[in-house]
Amino acid sequence: MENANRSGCPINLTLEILGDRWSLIVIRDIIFGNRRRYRELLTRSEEGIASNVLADRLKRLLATGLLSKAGDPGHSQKLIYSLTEPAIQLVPLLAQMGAWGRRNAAASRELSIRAQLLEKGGPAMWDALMSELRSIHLREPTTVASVLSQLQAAYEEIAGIELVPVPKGDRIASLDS
Amino acid sequence: MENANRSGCPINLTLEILGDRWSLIVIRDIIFGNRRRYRELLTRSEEGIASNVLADRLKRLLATGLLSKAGDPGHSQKLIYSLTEPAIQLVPLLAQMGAWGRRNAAASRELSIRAQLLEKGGPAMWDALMSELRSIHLREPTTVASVLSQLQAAYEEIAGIELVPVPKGDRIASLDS
DNA sequence: CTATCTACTTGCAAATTGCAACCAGTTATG
DNA sequence: CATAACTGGTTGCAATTTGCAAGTAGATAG
Repeated sequence: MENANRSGCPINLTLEILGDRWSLIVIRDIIFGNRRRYRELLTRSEEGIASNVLADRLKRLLATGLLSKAGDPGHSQKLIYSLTEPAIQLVPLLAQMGAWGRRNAAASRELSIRAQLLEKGGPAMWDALMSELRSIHLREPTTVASVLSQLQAAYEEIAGIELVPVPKGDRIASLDS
Repeated sequence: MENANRSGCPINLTLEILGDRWSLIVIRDIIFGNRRRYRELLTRSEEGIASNVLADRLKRLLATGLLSKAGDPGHSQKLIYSLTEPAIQLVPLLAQMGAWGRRNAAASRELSIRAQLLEKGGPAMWDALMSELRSIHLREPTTVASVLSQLQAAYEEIAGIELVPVPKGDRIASLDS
C-alpha cells in the first residue's frame, strides 16, 4: 500500500512509470501498429517480448491508468486494450525518442521513416496524430486517420522496396545466445 | 561481439540505451544540477542512487559515448564527467519527459518549475540550453549560463517561498511494488 | 601523522527478466 | 460433433539486475 516516490521531480516520476525496457515498446506498438490485443502485441512484436513480461506490463499500464481494457462484444474471449489520454500525450515524447535514436543510434532505414516524418511534421503533426488516437481509442468525434495512414504508407513503401534485398540478419543472430 | 540489438527501431534503440530507472537521472543531474563528479552525483542526488548503481551507470554511459571522463588538473584524484554531443541532444527528450510528468504524475511544485519553464520556452529555449551545455562541456569554460541560471533562479525562488509541494488533479496512479 | 575526501568495489539478499512449458475456456473447421 | 486452433494469460526456474551496507586504496588537508 505504501507508495513512496523517489522524488517529486517530473522527469523522475516519468521514469518511475515508464523507465524500463518494455513499457514504451508496448505503447509504441499500440499507437503506431494499432495492436489492440494481447496476442497481437505478443506475436507481432518486432523485439520479441516475453509473454509474462507483456502480461506484467499490461497489468502495470492498466494500474497506472495508461491503458484501459474492454471486452470485445461478440467475442466473449477477446479483450481490447485502448490508450487513455495520458498515454496519448506520450506522442511528443515518443517523437523525440525516435528523433534521438535515429540520429544517435544505428537505426535501420525502414524503421526510421516514421520517426523521420514525425520529426519533420513537428508539433502540428503530433497534435493531428493525437486527435486521431483520441478518435480511435477514446469516444470522440471521428476524424480522418491521415497521419497514421501517411506514416503507414511511407513505411510500407520503403519496407516493400527494401525488404527483398535487405533481409537484415541481426535478428537471426540472437538465436546463438 | 554480442551486440545484437532487439530491433533497429529508433525508439527501441533509445530504450536499449536509456531505458532504465537511473541513466536519465544521472544525465538530468549533470545537465540541470551541474554535478560533474562521482561524489556530487552520489550524495546530492534527489532520489538517492546507490553507489554501485551509479558506478555502473557511469561506466555504461561512458561506453555508449554519452559521457566523457577527464582528470582534474591540480587534483590528481578528482575526475570530471562531461556531456558529449549525443547527451546534449537529449535536452528536448528531457523537456518532453518533464512536461509529461508534470501533467500526468504527482510532481511537486518546486521541482516542476524547471519543467514548466522549459515547456513554455519551447524549442528556442532548448536550443539555447544546448548551446550553453556545449560551451560548458565541450569547449573550455567561461560563458554566460543564461538559461541554466534562469531555471536555477526560478527554482530557488519557489523553493524558498513554498516549502510544501502542492500536488493536485487527475494524475496517474503511482506504481505499487 | 592522522583524519578526511576521492572514486569506486565487494558481498549478499531480494526483485526482475528471459525462456519454455503449460493451461482453461472459446471459436473455427472438417 | 470431434478436434484443432486460438484466446489471454500462468507457472517454474535460472540468470541477471537492484538495493543496501560495508570496505578499500590512494590523495589531500590540518
